[in-house]
Amino acid sequence: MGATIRDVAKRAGVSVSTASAALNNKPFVTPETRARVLQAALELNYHADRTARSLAVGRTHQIALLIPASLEHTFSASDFFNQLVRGIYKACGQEDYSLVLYAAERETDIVPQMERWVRSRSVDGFLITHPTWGMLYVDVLEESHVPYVFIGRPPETVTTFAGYVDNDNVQVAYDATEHLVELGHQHILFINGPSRYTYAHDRTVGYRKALDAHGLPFQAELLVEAELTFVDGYRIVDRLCGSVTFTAIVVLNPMQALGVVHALAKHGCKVPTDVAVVTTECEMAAYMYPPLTAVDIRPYQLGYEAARMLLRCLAGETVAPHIVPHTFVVRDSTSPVR
Amino acid sequence: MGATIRDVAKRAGVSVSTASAALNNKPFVTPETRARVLQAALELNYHADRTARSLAVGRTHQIALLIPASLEHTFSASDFFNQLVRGIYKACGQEDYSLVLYAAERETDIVPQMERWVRSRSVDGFLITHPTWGMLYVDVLEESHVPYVFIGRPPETVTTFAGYVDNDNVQVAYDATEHLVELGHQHILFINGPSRYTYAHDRTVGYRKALDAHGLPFQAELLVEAELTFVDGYRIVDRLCGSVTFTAIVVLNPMQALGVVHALAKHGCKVPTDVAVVTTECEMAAYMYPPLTAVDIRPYQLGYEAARMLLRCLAGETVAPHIVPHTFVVRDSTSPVR
DNA sequence: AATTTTTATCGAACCGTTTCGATAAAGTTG
DNA sequence: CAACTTTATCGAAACGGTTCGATAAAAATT
Repeated sequence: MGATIRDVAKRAGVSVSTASAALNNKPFVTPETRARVLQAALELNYHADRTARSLAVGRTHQIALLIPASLEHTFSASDFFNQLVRGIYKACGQEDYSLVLYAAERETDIVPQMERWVRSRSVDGFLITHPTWGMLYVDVLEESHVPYVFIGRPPETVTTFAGYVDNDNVQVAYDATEHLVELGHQHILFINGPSRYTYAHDRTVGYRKALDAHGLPFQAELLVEAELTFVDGYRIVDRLCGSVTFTAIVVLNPMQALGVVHALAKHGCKVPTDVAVVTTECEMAAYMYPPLTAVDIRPYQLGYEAARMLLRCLAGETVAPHIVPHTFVVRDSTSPVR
Repeated sequence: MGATIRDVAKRAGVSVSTASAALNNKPFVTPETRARVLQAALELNYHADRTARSLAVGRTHQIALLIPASLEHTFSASDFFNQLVRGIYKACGQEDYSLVLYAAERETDIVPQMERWVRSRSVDGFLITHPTWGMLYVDVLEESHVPYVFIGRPPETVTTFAGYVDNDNVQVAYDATEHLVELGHQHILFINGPSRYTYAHDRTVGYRKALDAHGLPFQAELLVEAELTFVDGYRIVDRLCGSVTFTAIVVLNPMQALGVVHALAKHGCKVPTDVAVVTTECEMAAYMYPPLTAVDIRPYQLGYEAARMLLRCLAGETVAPHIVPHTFVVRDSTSPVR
């Protein structure tokens, strides 16, 4: 069925090793020979068997995208993940790498699975999304010298990674909060992501820093933690409406934001006249009613940079953490406090 | 670094072939020998090199998930894709297959890419989401005898596939429409997906069939086509409000539905009192305000069944198209016409 | 007891590449 | 022109598994 390099060599009238050299643009091949080999390859519709090449060179040219938490929530987290994967895919395509999806339903399953993946040498490196505080599997990676790059700052307990890509999440939360403070809001509800993610920690810092900077008191009941789902955003607001007072909400996840907006509607709160809302950028933010003020954390860029970083590692370069700058888009969901 | 099967064989005091037989649960290996080999493998932390095994057996144990259209929209299409991938991933995991992501930004890029993927034998089979009407790459697949399964009914021009998985989309649209008709609605706006997808065709059929069955006239201006985005759902309703009359909307995509709901809010139309809405099921449908009546097309199941079908193909079994049944969830967004 | 069958193990070949040392031809130098 | 260097090509040995035919030991049959 498929032609092998032997067939190509025979047809071109050269040895297998010369054919290989010609096909891989190695030096010391005469232009005529190279042309003959390429011609033969074309005629036979030859494509090198990826598996055989991998075995020979010891590289699979595949990287894994690891989603430690169950696929469910991470994927659901609005189009963040979608954009992220697009960026990763783009970078991989540029260097002819392919992307394999690795996930584990439960956190405890990861270590043995990781062991298998790594020892069986099925991928050259790992891209790890949303590192959480209890990552036991990094030991496995470290021990086997497989490069890995985090998407999201890893916790301080992990120091052995090749690099990571993230936003400056302190600043992200700071900017969002400050924007509202400057509009005169004094009671700002901050709906954070789950504390198992490092960015939730950083954003808390940013939120408090912004309040401090403007001499506003921190109210513990205005800082809540929620899963990155429509449901959780909805429930928080549904529960808090009436019981605590706030005139603005920072909710840095589109799905949560959607839930928030719907819960506000249910309670008859108008955005932005009753409550101002700022969220993270996504396709629909501009088209919601009202259009939402958002901070764009550039997920495509995050993915792209992370993949490029990993590929640079694989090429033997050393890398340093990379911070993707965020931008702020003011729309109609934030207005001065009444 | 990594232990090879030779190391295991040596430590267990057997030949390489015996070690292989023992590790792969082949017959004619004494329990003691097997135990010794397994013990040695454990001690050396041996895991078979995936590449080497692939080369030897001629199978990569990887399947590709192909997203022919640009990643952008398909991924964005609400959590359908998320659920789909979870189902696929589950089925793959059960048989130790891994999943590699294949996409092409532009449709025209696919054929040459497909040629490379297929001839280089990097995956054992393909899962193809959302087949559209102009799929040139199936010829490549067919020619090389690589099995492929569609998610979504392929167009009639394609007859050579191993199998496909889909809903009964005629019935999906029929049920949604009939539900509204039975509530007394006579002017039902049907927001369809892009006509390049076969399901859009099927749903049109179902919509018209339901109208016919209840003696209602078909109004061309009430059947519109839109991309599967928040924006498109929003724009359609924003444009049509006022110019044409309708008291109900069937919009079988959550993102579009979200846009629809927001456009209705903008125009001061209350759901369901002014306009009834039915959509496809997703996490947030139940929590929207009001909670949306939805048809559950079971994306997880679609993915799971599709992957299982492909794996059965790879095992040499013959397969037949599989229809995943949908269910109907009545909530608050549909009420009798005023 | 001699013959056949079954069972367990082994060595060698193979999968399709790349890589490396050897070699011959061509080019350069003294 | 002899001696060395460079250039182009080749054959064989990896890479790390699986598979298959051969073989010896054990069990069953005559």
